[in-house]
Amino acid sequence: MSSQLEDFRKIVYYWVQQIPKGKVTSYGQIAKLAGYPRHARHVSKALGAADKALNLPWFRVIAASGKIAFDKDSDGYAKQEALLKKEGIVVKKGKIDLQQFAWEVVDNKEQNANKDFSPEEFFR
DNA sequence: AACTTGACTTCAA
DNA sequence: ATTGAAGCCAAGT
Repeated sequence: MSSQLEDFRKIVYYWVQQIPKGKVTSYGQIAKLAGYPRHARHVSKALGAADKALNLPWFRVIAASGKIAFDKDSDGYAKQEALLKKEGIVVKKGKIDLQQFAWEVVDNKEQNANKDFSPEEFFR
């Protein structure tokens, strides 16, 4: 049996995996891709609950404003900023230039998905 | 059942 | 560019 909550989290993790290295997207965008529009806040919760063993690129998910969602003084903020910079993303005063680093998502989800890694396989 | 809580978003000052 | 209010919604108290 898989609860609805588990299903939500799994599909969120799947889409987060699809974010290309060096690019970022927003909580709201992940929610939409996952088929749960307006659930941006739940995406953040799902990421927080994610098993570290999954090695999710959680740091590539930022607020729609282009800013890192953690408080600027938190350790979470520092950690995310470091990880982003490590892969070439420029973080200036807590925000990222979306013109340059936003993950361009095409309307058709299939075109964005890694063909060798479908949601079905991910859930396996 | 009522109220609070978020790693959110949008819109209006 | 900043700030704040309102909207959002499932979970937890």
